This record gives sequence, structure tokens and C-alpha cells, in this order.
Amino acid sequence: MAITEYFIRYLQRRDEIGDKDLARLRAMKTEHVSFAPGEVIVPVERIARRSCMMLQGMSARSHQLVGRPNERVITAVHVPGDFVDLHGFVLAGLEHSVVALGPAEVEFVDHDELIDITETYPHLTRLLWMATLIDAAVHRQWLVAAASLRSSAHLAHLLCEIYTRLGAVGAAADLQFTLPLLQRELADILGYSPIHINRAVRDLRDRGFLRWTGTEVEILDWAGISRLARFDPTYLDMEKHRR
Amino acid sequence: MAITEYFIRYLQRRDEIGDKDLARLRAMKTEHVSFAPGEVIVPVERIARRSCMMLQGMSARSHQLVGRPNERVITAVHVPGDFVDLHGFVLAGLEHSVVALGPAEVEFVDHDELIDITETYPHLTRLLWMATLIDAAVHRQWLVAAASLRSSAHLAHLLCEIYTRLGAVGAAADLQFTLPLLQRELADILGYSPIHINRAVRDLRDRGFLRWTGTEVEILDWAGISRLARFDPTYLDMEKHRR
DNA sequence: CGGCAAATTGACACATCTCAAAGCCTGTGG
DNA sequence: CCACAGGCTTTGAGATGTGTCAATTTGCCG
Repeated sequence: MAITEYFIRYLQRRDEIGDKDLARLRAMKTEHVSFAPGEVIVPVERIARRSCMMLQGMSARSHQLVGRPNERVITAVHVPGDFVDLHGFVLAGLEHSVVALGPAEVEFVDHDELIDITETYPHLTRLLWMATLIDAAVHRQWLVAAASLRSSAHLAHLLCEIYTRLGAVGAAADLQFTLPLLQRELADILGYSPIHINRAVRDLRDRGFLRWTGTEVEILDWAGISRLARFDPTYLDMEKHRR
Repeated sequence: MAITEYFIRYLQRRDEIGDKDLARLRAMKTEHVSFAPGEVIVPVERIARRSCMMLQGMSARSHQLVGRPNERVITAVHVPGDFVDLHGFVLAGLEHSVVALGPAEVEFVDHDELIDITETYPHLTRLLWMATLIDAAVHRQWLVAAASLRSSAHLAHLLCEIYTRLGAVGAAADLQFTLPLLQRELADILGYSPIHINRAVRDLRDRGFLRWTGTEVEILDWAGISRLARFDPTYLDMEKHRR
């Protein structure tokens, strides 16, 4: 199996990749696996031996709350092209699990491959590093959104971000996309109760910002919704730049 | 000027550093600069040419809200030993500024030094990468805390984290530390109004968890306060581990 | 001693949570 | 083809946490 072309697009959007680096990427051995909605893709573990890239569908980093077995917090959502738990390669392990949101397909990569890359391909190493830093920038933006936006605007921000990230790798266009998330999952992501999420969805619908039936979302007024969310994609670092 | 020994302690706590790597670290040229409370240490900029390490005092990553000039959100707090804006080396720039909290001293490092390290010292590179990933793990934990804790517990979590991080580099002990933060700054960090922060501080005091006068904090009941905050330092990744 | 910024307190408004119930899809089995 | 079951979505009403505004007190520094 070969590495997902989505991830190569993710990188090429942000920097030039030399022929040798590209060849090394394409030579990475990966294992393709499919998951049903809600399945655990990567469990909490102290020592990880492989990491996974998102190929189809979406996944989430899920933090179980101690002493409250029915509650969890989702701190990241991943779309095709994301190297989901690349950080598990450098950290001592993951303090969260990765779960499928809707049906999902991923490619697992052995850490042996990553060690080889970091020993011999410095520029490629910086690009992998970059991918984890963009995740961190997204975390920061979520903190900003949580502290500064009310529920409807907060939800709007998430929608703007996901659409932009899908669009960046060619997985969405024309202001339409598939969002395989239950309202309960949106609640875990944004830190509200499911009931409040429902009201926020209705609010965005009532304002004419979007159509949303089942898992299909169509944004009707991008200018309006991104203004409400104060969405500025700079943090996604999507410009080409020498790294 | 030589690199801060605090940062070396930060790394050595988490992995063995070979003699060559250590020598390379100590050979890094740095520029020592002091800042007054509230001063901008690193402005928002599209292309950074150097990064800074915290030497004394504290600093914060401050996000200015567009259209609301008097509001900001703080997404990270840095203590001695932290490589504050190392991520600016790999990203196209910073989407936030770094400001001094109280009087602060930092060491600036040219990115030329970091390029050299990433080209020639793979293990040291992974350790620098690790430092940025621990910052990201802290971001995630802040997201979890924001979504799952009420104000007093949320404030308690911040105090537990800062004390633990200070202790990890030998900058605090005996459950006492200096916290050079105004209540207004705590509000920007935790996403509450300054008035509500005040109530949370009083609550923690009233419960007998701590003494807090001016910038001096003394924790009287570590077990109690860390239970309230559901504080588990695993995310700080403070165990030795081959990276 | 005076002045100013920060910390503290009170009262009320608003956002969000919880509990409870009703409506709506979708898959399944008769 | 219909009836049912189960999970998800939607709605309502009251409780709680937090924000805002206004005023007072404290503490520091000139």
C-alpha cells in the first residue's frame, strides 16, 4: 500500500517537496484499515509503535474524563490528509484515544519509517514537524473560539474550519460537505450540552446561513457565517513557504 | 551568552542527551533580553527569524481579537525552561504575540542555529520537536479543562499545572511559587470575566486550599486542590523515554 | 498624604445546563 | 407493506453558572 496522496497534497500546499523527499514519502509502507462509526482507531497507550493518516471520513481525539465514565471531551477533529497521531511518535504515548466519526479509513505507518526519515531527511522531518504544529495552532484557535464566541458563532467557527480544511486537500468544494457527526459529538467537541448544540444549529438555519440535513451541510452565506464566527484561516498556515 | 540551563534540565528530565548534542546545545549563541511587565517580547509576524527561551519570570501567548481591540485571549503561559515560540521556526509565522507577565528575561536564538541542528543532529531535533508537542498537549488539556471544569476547579487546574511545571525545572518547591499574574490576566487565560476570577480565588481560599497574597501563592492542601481540578500530570510527559 | 490601579463585593441580566417529553427517521421482522 | 423499536433530533420549562455594571475597599508608590 502506498501513502495517501491526500497527505502529499497537504504538504505540497505549504512547501515545495524535493524529488528525493517525495520518493521517500511514496516509499513508506502503510497498512490500510477501515473502521465503523465510533470504533477506536488508536487506544490510549503509553508507548505507540505506529501512527495513522486519515484517508476517508473523519476521526477525533477523545479524552476520557476520570471518574465520569460517560463523559468525554474531543480536542481535535481530523479530515483526509491529516497525520492524526504523528505526535505519538515523539511523545511517550497518547493521553487520549483516536475514534472514528462516521465510517473511516486510515493508513497506519510504522514508527521505524519515521525514525529513518528523521535520521536522513531533514527537510522532510521539518515538514512532519510542521504538520504537528498546525494541529497545535488549531488547538489554540479552538481555545480562542471557546473563550470569545457564543454557541452559534462557536459552531459556525467549527464549520468554517472543517470546510476550509476539506477544501485545502480537495475533499470538498462549492460550499458543500459531508459532516458525519452526531449532535452529541458536536457537543463533545464544542463543550456544550447536546440540547444547546441543537439550538445553535437551529439558529444558524433560521438565519439562513446554511442547509443541514443528516450529514450533508451546505453553506448558503459564506460571508455571513464567517463574519459571525470571526473566521480567519491564517492559523491553518496554508501558504507556500520555505520551511 | 550561553543557552539557559533550565531548558537543558527540561530536556534531560525527559530523555538522555548525548555528549555531542549537549555540546551543540551549549554552543548555541543567544541574546539575553529583559522585559517589563506587559511588554511585547515577540510581535505577531509573518516571518520570524529567531525564537526565544524563557529564563526568568513568565510570558504568555496573546491572541488579539479582531474588531474588539480591548479583548485578548491567552492560549499559553510559559515558565523558565520553556522554548516559548519554537514553533515560529517551522510555521510561516506566529498568529499571536508573546508578552511578558510580570518582569521577564528571555534568551533569543537565531533560526540559523535551529536549521543547523535540524540538518545535522537528528536526536536533538526530535527533542526540540518534543518540546513543541508538549506545548500542544498542554493546549489539549486546557481544552479539556475548559469544557469539563467549573470556574474554581478550572483555576485550580491552572495552579496545579504551573506549580508542577515550575517544579519540574527546579524553579519552585515546597508548594510555594510566585505567580506574576493580575486577575485580569487570569481572566484572559481561563476565559472568564475578571470579577468571576476573583470569586474563584476567594472560593479556593475559603475552602482552605491555598494562601494567595499579591504574587505569592502557597498551596495548603495539594491533595484537595488537585482532586478538585482532576489534575493528572501525565500530559506533561515528564518521564524519561527514548525519543 | 494623595492618587491610582487592582482587588473585592453586590445586584441583576443572560447564556447555558438539566430534566422531561414529544417527534422523527431508519432498519427490522412479521 | 405495515408495525414496531431504538436512537437521534427537536422542543419546553426551570435551575445554575457566569457576565455586566456600579460602587467600595485595599494596597502600592510617588
